[in-house]
Amino acid sequence: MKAENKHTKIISAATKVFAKKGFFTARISDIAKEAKVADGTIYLYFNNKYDILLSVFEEEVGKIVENTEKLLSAEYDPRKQLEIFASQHLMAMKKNRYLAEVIQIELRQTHKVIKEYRDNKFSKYVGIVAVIIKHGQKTGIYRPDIKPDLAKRAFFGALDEISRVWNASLETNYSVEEIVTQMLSIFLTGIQIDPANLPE
Amino acid sequence: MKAENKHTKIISAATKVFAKKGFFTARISDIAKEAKVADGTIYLYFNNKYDILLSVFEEEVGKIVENTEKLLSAEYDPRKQLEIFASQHLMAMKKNRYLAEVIQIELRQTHKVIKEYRDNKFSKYVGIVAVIIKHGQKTGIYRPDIKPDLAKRAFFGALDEISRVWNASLETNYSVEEIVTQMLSIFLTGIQIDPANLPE
Amino acid sequence: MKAENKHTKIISAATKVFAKKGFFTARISDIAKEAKVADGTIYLYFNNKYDILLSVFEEEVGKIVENTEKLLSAEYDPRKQLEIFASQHLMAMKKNRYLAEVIQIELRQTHKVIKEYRDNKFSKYVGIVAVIIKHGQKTGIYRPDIKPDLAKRAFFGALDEISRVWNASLETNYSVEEIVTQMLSIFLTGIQIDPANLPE
Amino acid sequence: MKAENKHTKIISAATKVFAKKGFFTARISDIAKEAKVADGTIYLYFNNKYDILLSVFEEEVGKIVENTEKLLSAEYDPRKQLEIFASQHLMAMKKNRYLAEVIQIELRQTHKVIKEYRDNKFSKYVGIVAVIIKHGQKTGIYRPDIKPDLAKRAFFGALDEISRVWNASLETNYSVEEIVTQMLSIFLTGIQIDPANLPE
DNA sequence: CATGAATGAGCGTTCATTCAT
DNA sequence: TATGAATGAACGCTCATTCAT
Repeated sequence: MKAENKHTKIISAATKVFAKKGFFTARISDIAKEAKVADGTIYLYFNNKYDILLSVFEEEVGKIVENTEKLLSAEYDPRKQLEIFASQHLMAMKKNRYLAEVIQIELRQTHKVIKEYRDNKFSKYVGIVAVIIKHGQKTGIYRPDIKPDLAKRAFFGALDEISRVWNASLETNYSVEEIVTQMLSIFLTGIQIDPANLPE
Repeated sequence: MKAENKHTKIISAATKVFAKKGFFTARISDIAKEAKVADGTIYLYFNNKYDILLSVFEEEVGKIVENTEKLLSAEYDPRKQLEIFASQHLMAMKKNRYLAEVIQIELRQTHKVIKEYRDNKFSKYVGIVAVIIKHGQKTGIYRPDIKPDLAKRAFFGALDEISRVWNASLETNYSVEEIVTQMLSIFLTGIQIDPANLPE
Repeated sequence: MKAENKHTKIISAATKVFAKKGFFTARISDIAKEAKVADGTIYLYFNNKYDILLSVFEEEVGKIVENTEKLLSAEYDPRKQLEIFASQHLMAMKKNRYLAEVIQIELRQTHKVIKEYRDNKFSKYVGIVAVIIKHGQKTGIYRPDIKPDLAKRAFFGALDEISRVWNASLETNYSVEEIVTQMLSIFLTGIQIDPANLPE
Repeated sequence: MKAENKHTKIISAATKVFAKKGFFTARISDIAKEAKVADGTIYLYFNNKYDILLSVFEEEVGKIVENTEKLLSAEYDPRKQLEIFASQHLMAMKKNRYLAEVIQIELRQTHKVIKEYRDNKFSKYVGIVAVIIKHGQKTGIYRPDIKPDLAKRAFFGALDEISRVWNASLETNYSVEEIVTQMLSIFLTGIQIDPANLPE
């Protein structure tokens, strides 16, 4: 219980500090201060600085993936599925803005450790979109000429960039619903076989 | 002329090294070695490490913006304009993969200096897309309910994510033309008023 | 009794760990693990890390000195006395190789605390040899021109170096008896007044 | 020239500091201060702390070995050879008391790196004594029942212990000549075939 | 007495920046 | 201009020691 608390405290402190200062600029002592523990305490729970970052992903991103997949499995309509993915992603990003920053900033790092993680776990997350699209193509709802590999990048990249700026500045004050509506009104129209014939 | 050469040599060496190792992991001595100059020489041309990064953007991104704007001003059709932006962006990313990495990776850094730059110059580049969309809405080609601020992020984010993976892995072997075609077939359909009535 | 046990357990665990890793490289947690007690428990019996080392000497070396002096007091012949010292020393070193390593390695440490100990207790041990030699000179068995202060160092140094390598490598497989025989055949011949006239 | 100077300055500063404080207690900043250079400068000449220690041996001990071997090759008499070894060793120890301390203290360290060095280079030095003894046995001067492997340890250990105390305290004020005379009067008598028949 | 989680001072090492040549 | 040796501030990590339980 005590240990659980401390582990969690450090994770969320690290998320906050990484988001604010970036991985390389963040000092271990910053995280320790934020978590209100001694510097050394951090090393009772994590092997090193990278391990903290990885743990942030492993735990926090893991939750999002899990959650999203559960919701998707209960929905058959590929249009609804795309909506679920978009709203889940944006809601998660909005809920924990620090985590959003960390994902968006650090995931781009070229560091070996991070790269490996990104290639394994994160592309699985983005892959969900490809699965949805293929499903929609089989169902005859999405255009067969759409390349799922490209479309998944386009859809995820769009969401990602929107939430990036969302957090960085206050330029846009759109709600999650507004964004989802706009995104789907563009993408669904764009990838559906014949919008005119499909009820909505 | 000699100095011009050295300045340029350092810029492209830095682009290469930043792309390979990331800004924080890159050492000044790495850049110096790559540029075949002494460490100290770099400080005759740049104030500090951040200044090098900024100069990379200033000069290299500057060229892209300039180029893109010139091409856009010669084209009235907002659909063609969107195509121009997409292909220009992707071509630039393909031409200089190192620069692409630098933009994609470092632009996310939360460093104060970088943030300022990003907020000033880079959002101007992304802003081009908003201008195109607004132009399309005035012309009656693009749907008036589309929010240019969101759509510009979506469009740019899609392009950016595609070219990110493009560089990182060899997962996708799509050509610039294929990508542009797919992107426009989705986005144009998505934001046009009535695709069926529009000639192409 | 329970406490006695624990004190002893820690002492012998420390002897083992110090021998294996050296004083500075050894961690308190290593000793604790070896002694199967908690880290904190060690501080119930010892003031600090140095105190453990000192206690190792105090107790273990103390036994050797005591033992040797008892045996020596029962023997009058200075030649036999030298033999007793040599065989006692080598046997002790062979019996507890860990202790041997600790004495040989750590005794050389220049740490203030250790130095003080060394200068007090250990030189007393080496001093036994000088006493033997002086006794032999008074008895008319050892050459009067031999300087006991030098000879004691030479004799002890020889024994020490032999047992050092003995422990470190397996270069020499000589038995204690062989070594004592060789040592005495050299030293006794070297310091006796006239070997030819002395019975053996 | 400049670099040579700095390398040498650091080596001798390190020798001094290691002798005073011991390898583990010595801080890099101590060495830097003693050498009147910045901490970082040390790393322009050495890879790490151990490398400094190794270099001290490599360079300083190397000189002694070289010197001793040169003198020995010019002398055929095994008795004179033993004298040369003893006086060379003691003179070197007296000349650079810091180096003497370092050799005596650090050589006992159980550290992997040091152990490797010790096993390679240092036993070669001690091996010189064995070579001398074997040579004396072949020549019919030294007793054939003497084990060179044991005798070399005894001789070196005796010298080593004498010079150890010599440096540590001021207990003995014997000159190099006195010590060599005493040592040889004991050892030569002890290992010679028949002292009575040998002129000297 | 015993525990082991928590502490935080301390140090080896790196690297952006300077400056004498 | 150009060099690259020298600088020293900064930081990740370790581990002896403490203390609440």
